[in-house]
Amino acid sequence: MPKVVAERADILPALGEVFREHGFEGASLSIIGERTGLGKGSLYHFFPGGKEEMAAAVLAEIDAWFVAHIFTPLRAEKDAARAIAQTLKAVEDYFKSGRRVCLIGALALNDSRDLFGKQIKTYFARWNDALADALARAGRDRKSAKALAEETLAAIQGGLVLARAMNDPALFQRALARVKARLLEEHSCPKSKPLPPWRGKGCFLRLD
Amino acid sequence: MPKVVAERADILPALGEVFREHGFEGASLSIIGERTGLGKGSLYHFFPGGKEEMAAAVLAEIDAWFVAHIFTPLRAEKDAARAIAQTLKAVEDYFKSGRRVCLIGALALNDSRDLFGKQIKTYFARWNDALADALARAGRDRKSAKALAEETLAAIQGGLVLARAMNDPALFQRALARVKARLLEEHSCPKSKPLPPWRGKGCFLRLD
DNA sequence: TGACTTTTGTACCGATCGGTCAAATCTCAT
DNA sequence: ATGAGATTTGACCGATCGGTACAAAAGTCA
Repeated sequence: MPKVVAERADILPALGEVFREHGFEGASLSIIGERTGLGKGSLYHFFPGGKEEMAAAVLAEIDAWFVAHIFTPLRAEKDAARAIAQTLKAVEDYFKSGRRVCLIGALALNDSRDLFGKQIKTYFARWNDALADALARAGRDRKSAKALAEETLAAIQGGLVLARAMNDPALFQRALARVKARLLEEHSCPKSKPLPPWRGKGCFLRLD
Repeated sequence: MPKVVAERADILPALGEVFREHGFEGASLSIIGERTGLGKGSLYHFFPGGKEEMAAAVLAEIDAWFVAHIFTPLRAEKDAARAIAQTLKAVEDYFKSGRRVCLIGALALNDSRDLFGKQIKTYFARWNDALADALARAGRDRKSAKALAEETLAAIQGGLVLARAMNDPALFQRALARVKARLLEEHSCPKSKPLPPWRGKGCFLRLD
């Protein structure tokens, strides 16, 4: 099979950036063509389903990345606290320290959510579950683990929105730092006291 | 002056909903016309600047609403804790308990931010400042008040994103409840101990 | 070299885009 | 009632939209 220019997968990153910058509706084929360096012919050769298939492929790639670098480590790594810290770092890198936006979150906000509702939902659901699982392994009871995971995801998404709104990536980094502190609170706790409903007595942390 | 159908201000709410649902690019004049009940002629009579002026007017209206119902009360109300609790309730109502999205946050995410950057930025900046001010009046030191305000805004924006992504308004309400608990922590403190860097000792809350 | 497949460029499609405009309709002071 | 001005209508504009068609180009391999 002749590979003249590229695998389909090679253009997914560029495709992702276009959707991030312009949204689904705003990403016109002409912009896509110019950013990927491919003409309509090639684009429709790779993605017979058009824009929708392109976006779906991008979402699938993002999902795969998060499975490999976030969800799986969160569940597999024995030391839950270490896993949490590592994946937070991975998240910071992924979002370019606040200079890059979450495509899935952005799609969720307007009516293009209806096209990708399933993928959007499972993306966040799996993230939430994996993080809650790690928190539970770190000693938290299931209920507060769930709540803290949810709070974490919201803080990340909100941090991205605000960082972009204020044009201040540092804002996202501060949000991540706060989240990290809260997630790892237990680490300044004596191993003996097994652990708190998150608002329980004691158990404080040093920030960073 | 003939008021056949409406004041310009009368159609702003409908206009806002269209932009919320479809984003700036996705909100076509035909959709706008059909949702406002106005033809292109009327629309361009009210908004000679076209879509951009429509969106700017909507943003201005939103901003005015927040000034009147959130920012000003946060600063004016003597009892800061009461002000915080009241404005949080107002926020919950405004976002229809998570069923409505934040237009300003949504615009911030893609390239339509460039058109409204100033308004987007000052909206969040003023909210953040007003909340931090109230927190300071409630006894927090300036630094932690700033941080807690920022965390609150991020939690709200993130809660809206997630609630919409998961199609679960309750998620936003939970986020608001957590935020409220954290903002009002001091209230279970003895008035004597004036108050904590947010991660300091003691000072806990009931999450009702 | 030549049959064959995959990839690419581009002309073209109907629909819709944001926006313009002249004419029709309406309101109100006179 | 009438005239001036405010408001509305809807046809129309060129540009661009997402998508299709298809032939030329580029690659593979017998």
